[in-house]
Amino acid sequence: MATLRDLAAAVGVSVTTVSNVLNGRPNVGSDIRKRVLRAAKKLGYRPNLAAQAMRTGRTRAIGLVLPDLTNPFFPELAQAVENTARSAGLLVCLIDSQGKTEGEADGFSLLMQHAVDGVIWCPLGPTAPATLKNFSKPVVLIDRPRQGYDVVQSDYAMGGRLLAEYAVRMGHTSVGLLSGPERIESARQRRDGFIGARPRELKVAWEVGVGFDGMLTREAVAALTRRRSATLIICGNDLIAISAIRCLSEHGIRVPEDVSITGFDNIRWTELVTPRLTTIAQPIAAIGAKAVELMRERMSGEPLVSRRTIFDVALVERDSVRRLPPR
Amino acid sequence: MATLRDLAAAVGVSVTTVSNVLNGRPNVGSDIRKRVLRAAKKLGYRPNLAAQAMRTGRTRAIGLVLPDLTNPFFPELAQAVENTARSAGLLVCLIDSQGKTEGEADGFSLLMQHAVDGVIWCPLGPTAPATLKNFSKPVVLIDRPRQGYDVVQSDYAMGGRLLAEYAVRMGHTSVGLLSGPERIESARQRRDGFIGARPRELKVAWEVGVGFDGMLTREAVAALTRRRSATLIICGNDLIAISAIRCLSEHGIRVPEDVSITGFDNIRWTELVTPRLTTIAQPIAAIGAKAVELMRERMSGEPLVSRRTIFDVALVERDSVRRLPPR
DNA sequence: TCCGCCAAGTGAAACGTTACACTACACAGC
DNA sequence: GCTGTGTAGTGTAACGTTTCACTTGGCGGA
Repeated sequence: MATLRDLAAAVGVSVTTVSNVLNGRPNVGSDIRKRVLRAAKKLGYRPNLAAQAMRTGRTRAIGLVLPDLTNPFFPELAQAVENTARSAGLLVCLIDSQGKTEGEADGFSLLMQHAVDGVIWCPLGPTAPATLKNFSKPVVLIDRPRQGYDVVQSDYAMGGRLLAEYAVRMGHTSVGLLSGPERIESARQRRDGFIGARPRELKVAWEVGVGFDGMLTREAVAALTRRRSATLIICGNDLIAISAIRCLSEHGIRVPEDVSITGFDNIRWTELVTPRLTTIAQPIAAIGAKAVELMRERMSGEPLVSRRTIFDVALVERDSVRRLPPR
Repeated sequence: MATLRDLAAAVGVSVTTVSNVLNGRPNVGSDIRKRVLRAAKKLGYRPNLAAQAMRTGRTRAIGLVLPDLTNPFFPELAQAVENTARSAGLLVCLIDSQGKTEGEADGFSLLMQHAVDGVIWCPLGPTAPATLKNFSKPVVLIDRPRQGYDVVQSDYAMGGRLLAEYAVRMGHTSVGLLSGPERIESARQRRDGFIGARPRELKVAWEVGVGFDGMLTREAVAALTRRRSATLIICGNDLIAISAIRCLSEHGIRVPEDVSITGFDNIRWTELVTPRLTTIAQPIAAIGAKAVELMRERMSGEPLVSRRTIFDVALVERDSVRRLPPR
């Protein structure tokens, strides 16, 4: 691989001058500038990132720390993050903690050792790994806000409102809640958004919390199959909703004929399952792209106040909710 | 961050000695060794990877180049790769080409610039990016073999055999094929495995090729809905199968009552859709782990012949295939 | 006693960049 | 003719590691 020194020798100038040209610094005559650029192209010069990193402390790589690629929300996100990062010349280093806090901690320490320039992070729970304390690079949060950090997420209160309105519009008066985990901020926001926006006449017959991974607890199965008064089940995300449909169908309960269901996220699978899932769409790709954008601003030393970017969500009506006849 | 020099000063030995201790080299007395280790722990020393990379040319990072995270096969794979890599102290740098060859090329050049120690790659098509020519680090292929490279994949011939046997066992005599893309080696292997293993009395009524992403072409939809003689549809992967089920159900054709369907891969969704999908299971996580293992062997300069690791597959019988009454 | 050998440890030069302090020269202003 | 200023370009010291060649002292063998 050609080095700065090679270029310098080829053109007949000093290494410093070559470096100055390549970094667009002033005080280089235009002919020399041209000759250096030509030589660089001809010799196929690519800066040695390791050397650069060592000198400057910047690596042009960012970390992406996710809880679980098995939940289809995250691959979609990762894809968006990787693609927009790459078009900005940034490499994305992936950590999948598989839902384990120590995985998250390991991941962060690996990323720190590699001196990534920043981390885009969807936190597992409320407690941050200890190693994060002495991580001086920018961190942008996805989906789950936390004091003192930039975050980009969707307007979950709006999602809750949309769901509540829709429920009454479709004639439902009693719902069951299959919420996401209590300890996850965004799960609470979804739940509270709905609870708060719901008019008095819309009752919550029961509520049980499950993981975002869609694994149904015994309690959840019981709630689903006991056939209490709820005619509509509001799920914390699409994965939960789809698992619930599956569970119901195994117990001979039909959706939406016997009970209606909604999801949240609008992952691709909502269109592929039967019945197609009515859900709240969040702009996953836009969220990923925005996170990279915020990251880049931070990396170039932008504003020091923490910012939150909130995207609108929308109701996507499909086949999993039945309109109830007026009584 | 503490450096070797700091440690040397703290212990009162030379930098070289500290380096020797940390790299487990001989010719260091056991007391000095202990004192260095103690100091390293106390000062929280972590080697500066950039400096190390610059000296040695190794980065302790590997690339993972995938076609499309949106296909659930790949997140599962990525998760396995990342986790086993991390437990070997390797960082995984992700590239998602989104099915575009130029994305693949960009990705490789980014990885090369970052001097990753190797790449685990699931190639998009038969042609490799030009930049790959002068990539001197090890490459191990996943799922799609190619002359001169290590590869790890499943035994697709076996899968085809299993499918063929199963089809006749269930009384089917005429099948339709919704194969994966012709240009992808592993798609051909699946198809050819089935075609080759099938007994004479099992007819192929029709065949159409579609993308592994499950997007059904007009031609595919026509084949599915025209209700020709086929009683069983063999799909190139689960995503295609699930899309097909969806498409059929939109046209009022029931699975498995009217027509049966099989998938391939055994992604998690096969259990969540209705009907649950009968499919061929491949050990996705094991494939990912094995790829990392091969990579590590190559990185430490192991055998120079290219090796292929083939995993057995298994039939997973669920609800999407109907047993036909004997005529 | 001397030689040679081995283990334990050291010094310094690289790796490819960047950044600082410097020189050389031209030209304007007085 | 001198000083001051600005432009174009150079030399060199870092950054933190690894590695090669080297020194030192102790000890066994003849």
